[in-house]
Amino acid sequence: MRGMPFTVTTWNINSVRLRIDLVAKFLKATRPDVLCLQETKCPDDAFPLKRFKRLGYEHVALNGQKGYHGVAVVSRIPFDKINKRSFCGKTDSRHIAVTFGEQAKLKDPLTVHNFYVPAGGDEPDVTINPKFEHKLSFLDEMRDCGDYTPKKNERAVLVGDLNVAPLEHDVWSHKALLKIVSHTPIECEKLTAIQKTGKWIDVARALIPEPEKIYTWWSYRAPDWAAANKGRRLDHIWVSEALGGRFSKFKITRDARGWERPSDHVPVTTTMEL
DNA sequence: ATGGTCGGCAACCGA
Repeated sequence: MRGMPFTVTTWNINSVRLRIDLVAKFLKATRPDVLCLQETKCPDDAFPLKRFKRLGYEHVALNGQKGYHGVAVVSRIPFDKINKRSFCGKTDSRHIAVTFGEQAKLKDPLTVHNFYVPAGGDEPDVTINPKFEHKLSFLDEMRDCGDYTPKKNERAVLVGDLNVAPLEHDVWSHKALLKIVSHTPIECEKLTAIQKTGKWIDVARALIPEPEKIYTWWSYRAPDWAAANKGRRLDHIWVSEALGGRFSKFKITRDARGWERPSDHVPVTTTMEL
């Protein structure tokens, strides 16, 4: 049972306008069908649409805002529907989804959800840090709202900067990071709960099981990120049960962290057969 | 144990 190959990339770009040349470099080399961006930091009317069109990505779905956050889906394949959701009663631009169906000549539709989960500040204590409280509430809402619990036989992909490195070998030192936001037990549990509720398959760990270390982010603050290699796996690609066994390749473009004026996150890509 | 660097946008906030 083999259909068309479908490649999707997630990348926290940390300003799409500043790094549009890096995006172009990546797209020319990798040619994913769909690129999901986070932290575009770009109002929709300032998004570099023409550049993406010239690169062959003519179909774009935007949920941007001025200065902060912002997500986008750019695609070579036309989609039928766009959906955006707000969380925790805030206007933050942290989610957008597109559904591929008739226009993509897909008999069975496929929805791609693109998320930018709040980072959560520095202090992992909800009583003194409202940003951490926001992050935990956001994760609870993802679990409970039902929109990210695929139905039986529903084909869905959930990607993004989820800002949580849930497993022991998703960080350079489990012990050193237990009290560091992104790897505290409560966050890891909440992320795992979303995964479990939706029966999502974590593509990275399905193909590269622990104890192999996997990182997608390296801090700007390290003097030599590559030598220190104190990374974390914050960027994820999940697929619904209906797509289980249909994905094959998984790649982290680690080189991108060493490009000129890089994002602190690198592209994460998977290919599946639809 | 601490401070370290980015980007947006024009003083700090968010990461």
